[in-house]
Amino acid sequence: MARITKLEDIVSLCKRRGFIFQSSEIYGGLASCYDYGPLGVELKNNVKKAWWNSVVQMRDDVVGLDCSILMHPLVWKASGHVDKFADLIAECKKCNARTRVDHLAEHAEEHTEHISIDAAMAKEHDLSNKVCPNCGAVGGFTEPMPFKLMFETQMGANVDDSMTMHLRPETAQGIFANFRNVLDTTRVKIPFGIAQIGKSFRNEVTTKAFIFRTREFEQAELEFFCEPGTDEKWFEHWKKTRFDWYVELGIKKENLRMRDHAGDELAHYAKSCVDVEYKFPLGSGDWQELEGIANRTDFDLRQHQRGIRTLNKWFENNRLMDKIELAAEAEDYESGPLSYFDDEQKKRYIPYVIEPSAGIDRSALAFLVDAYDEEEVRGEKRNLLRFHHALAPIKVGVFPLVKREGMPEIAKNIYNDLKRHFNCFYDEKGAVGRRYRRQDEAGTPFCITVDGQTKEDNTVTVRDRDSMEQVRVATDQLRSHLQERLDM
RNA sequence: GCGGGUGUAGCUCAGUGGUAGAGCGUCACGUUGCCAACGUGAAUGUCGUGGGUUCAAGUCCCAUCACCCGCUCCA
Repeated sequence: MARITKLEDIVSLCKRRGFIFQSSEIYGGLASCYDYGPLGVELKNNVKKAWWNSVVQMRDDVVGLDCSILMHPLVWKASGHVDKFADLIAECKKCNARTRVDHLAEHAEEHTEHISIDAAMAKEHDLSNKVCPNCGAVGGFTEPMPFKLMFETQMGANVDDSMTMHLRPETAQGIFANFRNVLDTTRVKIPFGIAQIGKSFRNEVTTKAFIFRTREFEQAELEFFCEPGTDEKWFEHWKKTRFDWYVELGIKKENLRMRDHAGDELAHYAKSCVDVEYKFPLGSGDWQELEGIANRTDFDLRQHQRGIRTLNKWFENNRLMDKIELAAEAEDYESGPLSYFDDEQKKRYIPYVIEPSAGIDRSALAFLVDAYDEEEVRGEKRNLLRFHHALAPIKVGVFPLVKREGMPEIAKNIYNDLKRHFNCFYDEKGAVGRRYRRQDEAGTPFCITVDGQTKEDNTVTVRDRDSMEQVRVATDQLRSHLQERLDM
């Protein structure tokens, strides 16, 4: 079982086969941005399809949603991102190591709370007695520098009237903001979930490591709403369900693990959190997060109830976000607009939320890396991608054995028929062996070859990618034969 | 951001200050009747980018961009 052992080899494979290119490569590249090539976009779409199929289509308790990337500025005030998605960082002049100012506590182990960046900036920061955790130098820090981790943009063509907006740093808030809409229009009952796939943007302090941490990335998120007290049961349910999803789609179990977050690692909103991690072949051989599953409690819905109570204040302050504080929580918040009324129990409450949040780009890459294999066939090396059938960018290759005697015409007819049902690829160039191997490298599960016998009895060969074995199938049975073997 | 390394054809890489190269891949033609066959031929280069030194720079110097490795960071 061959395995890619270096990130460089992944990058090379992705480029060579047209899976992933660097963005703006002809201009020297743009840091942290990548494009999906012809095979890559099929793979990525298939990953999204598989997720949607598992999380939405096959479940009776989840509905879908697709929100805009730009949202009302108060959304990010309420969610905490405006204040907490910004850090003060100081740099040690001696060793150049950067450390968050709030981590420069007297007691190094202490986990300090985030505070508003404006408040933090206003606060006096006496760093003269602070110790650099990296080199031990005392008081050798630069002035604190603010880091804003959300992308800012302007809405409105008239510069004077335009409003500063943020590109969403997670898709989740769009789901919370539509909680009421979904409740009112779909007859869902708790427990139920709302799922969404889409782009998010974060100005990471450091990117690096190919597409593992990029500033523009795609998330598949589910917010699963449940009654407080049942949240731990649902948390366990989604842990298992999401872990199994990767295994069912072919990730080798030894490369996948579940890691619990330690208490001091938990985000401010989370009661508990686990990561699904994949053993990517990075230099250090480290495990990397594919998906985080968090118990967000009722934090978000409660925050948005405070957010909508802040609207007037925001208008009164000329829509200047840094002039206002989020309104205090109402005393009867549990019966607020984002609460849920349980008709059976005759009870009103703010639901708890279990959030499985998967990185689509990371997952696509994990599926790609995990599928990679090399083997020796008659003294020759064979490279192939053993994709799960559902993920394979191309499902079927269609070839005439040779480019003569009417074989291409028959093969083309088969191709034109099959491509209405599967993603197919037609190839008549060169030796058939080479065409097989090319499809192996793209991860195509089946190749159909029209040969001399086809004209006599209307059968073709169907060749399996993994075993290289062939069976003869009647042309009028091809579609059902493939549908069955592809499980489509 | 720091330290180290890399950047030459689609990929992997060679290239001693003096004509831009190889293997693989791609394409065409011929041959070939089921697993990267063979033959002949062809295309493909801002040598990452911009300056500088020099008669002459892929090669030396400076800056810059991008990627990799190690720190750091990861709300």
